[in-house]
Amino acid sequence: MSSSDPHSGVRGRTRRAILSAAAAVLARDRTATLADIARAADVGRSTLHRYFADRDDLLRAVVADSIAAIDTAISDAAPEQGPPAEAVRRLVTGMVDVGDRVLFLFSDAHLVEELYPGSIDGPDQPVVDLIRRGQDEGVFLSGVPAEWLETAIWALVYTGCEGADRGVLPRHGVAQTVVHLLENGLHVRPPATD
Amino acid sequence: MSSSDPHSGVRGRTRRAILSAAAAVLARDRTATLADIARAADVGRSTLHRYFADRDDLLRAVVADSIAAIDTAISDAAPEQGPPAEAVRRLVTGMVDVGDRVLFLFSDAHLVEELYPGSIDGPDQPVVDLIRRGQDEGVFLSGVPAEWLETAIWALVYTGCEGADRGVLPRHGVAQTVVHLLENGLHVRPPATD
DNA sequence: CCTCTATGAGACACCGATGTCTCATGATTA
DNA sequence: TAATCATGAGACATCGGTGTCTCATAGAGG
Repeated sequence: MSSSDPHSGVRGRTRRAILSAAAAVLARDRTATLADIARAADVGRSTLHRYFADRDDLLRAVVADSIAAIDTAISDAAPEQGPPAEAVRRLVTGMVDVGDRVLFLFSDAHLVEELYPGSIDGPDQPVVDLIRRGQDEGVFLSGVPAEWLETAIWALVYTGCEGADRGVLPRHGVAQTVVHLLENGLHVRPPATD
Repeated sequence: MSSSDPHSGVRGRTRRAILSAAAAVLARDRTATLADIARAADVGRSTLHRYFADRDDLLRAVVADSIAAIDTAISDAAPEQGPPAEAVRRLVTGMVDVGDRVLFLFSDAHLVEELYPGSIDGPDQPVVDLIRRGQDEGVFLSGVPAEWLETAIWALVYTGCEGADRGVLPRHGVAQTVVHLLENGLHVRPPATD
């Protein structure tokens, strides 16, 4: 059983532990040693090498794992349904929930592109579509590339997660704060209509 | 003359070339080799070692240099003068002008803290004060820590610079785009009063 | 009891980055 | 011209991370 499926049973658990520890450690220090990661995952360095041939292999796996998690969060937010403003709220909330992965993926801007060239316009296409839809409906800022607006949204999500990580922001209010700043901007004003 | 002042003449120029190249290269790859940096600065690796004893020394110098550049940009923006909204505009514009330094310093969130512990609440205190002033005057979003709002502003500036770097945003309109998104948010609405 | 599996500890060689060194070459200055 | 300075090229040893290996152990399942 467990010998046929590498993602279930003991091996699956060890594998996930390594991936999780690697994401956490690498998000905070991209030059971390494989020994560091193994220690954080509470496994021997030998074991780490049994699961991932070399450093590149591990990196690739962690990136893929994080992309998958974020992809799921995007899908769950159903960005193509309902008013764009509400969809963005669902989206941001979902992204904050997988904040660890966001922190990791965005800790190195070129990491994804190097290991997964072309995946930039892949899983996050629904987000771009959502922004475009909002722009077409006249409720979102137009005259600015949707691709960049997406980047800006993610930057705010990242900043929110990092703020919670540093204790500057209360963890439970991160999504709300980010959404508020994103929707209304820095200025005090009556809220926009949905 | 030039032998007494290490920051003027030939030595000063070489030193600045190395610092500038190091910022540019390291912003895009923090694991870059000293040989990479020397090549980008168009100097020999020996020369680099003559100016900076070891890698840590160079890192420290680049961070200090970048902090100084940003500090100057902040001072030039005179954040304590005039209406907060206009001060923020000047500030963002000034930050975009030193975008290379911003890209470098923010490429590694923990770089500054490791090399210059405690400098986080140093040169950028005027920015926090500006935000607080805006909050006190009731024109800026309150109920959110000013420290985090500052981080969010810098994240948007960073994203704008990066967008220009990738060709997603036209380089000449970066500051304006960032200011607009920052002030008005994602939603289309009548502009707020200053 | 025996076997298979997963693991940790450690030894080992390899390689690339690093830091130090010397030497030769132009450029600048006295 | 002579002396000094800044530099590049390259040799060199060192160090640490990496990848591969073996061996001993513990647990699960037959």
